[in-house]
Amino acid sequence: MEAFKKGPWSKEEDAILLDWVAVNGPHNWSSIQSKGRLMRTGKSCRLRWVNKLRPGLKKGRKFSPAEEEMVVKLQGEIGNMWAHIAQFFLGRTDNDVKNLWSTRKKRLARNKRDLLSSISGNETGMHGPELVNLLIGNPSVSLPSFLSLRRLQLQVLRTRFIFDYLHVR
DNA sequence: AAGCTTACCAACCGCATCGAG
DNA sequence: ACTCGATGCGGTTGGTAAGCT
Repeated sequence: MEAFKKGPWSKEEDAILLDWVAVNGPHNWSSIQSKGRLMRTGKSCRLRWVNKLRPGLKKGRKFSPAEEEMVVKLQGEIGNMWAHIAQFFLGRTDNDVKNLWSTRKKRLARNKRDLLSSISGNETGMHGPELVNLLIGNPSVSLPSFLSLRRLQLQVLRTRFIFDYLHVR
């Protein structure tokens, strides 16, 4: 039983794969290995072709803000069906869309965390769950003074606006 | 300049589905 | 009807480039 190669693809391997597809078309991936052309699994060959070697792929990688907005919209409508979402973007793969989404998710989680920690030291002395209750509209708390209340209200409004803007739920 | 953090990307894994035999 | 290999997809991980302190 021979071991399959894993990890990054070399230029030579790419050339072999391109050559194979030029002759045989983009299918029968497993026979590339079985005929001794590449020591890669069929899955690995297919993935390499779909994500990197396929003609028409966008080389200038990054998604534009408009594209990102579109991904968010589509994800909201059809869920994590990345392959379907990718069909709306010429030259993008499901992997591209998936990567965009997970990066965005991490970014939003971080923003949310930063925001909560930045408001935890406010002048009312409230923090943690108490303050979160207030932010989500459950002020079962006694406020120190009118002035603090006004300032806090403004802070809450600002925070809610930022949360909405960032689509933080 | 060095070390650390974050964002981005490539590629693997596991699982589901499909079709041929 | 069942098995098994091929294929496709979503989730995840690891490497690295870029930015920041």
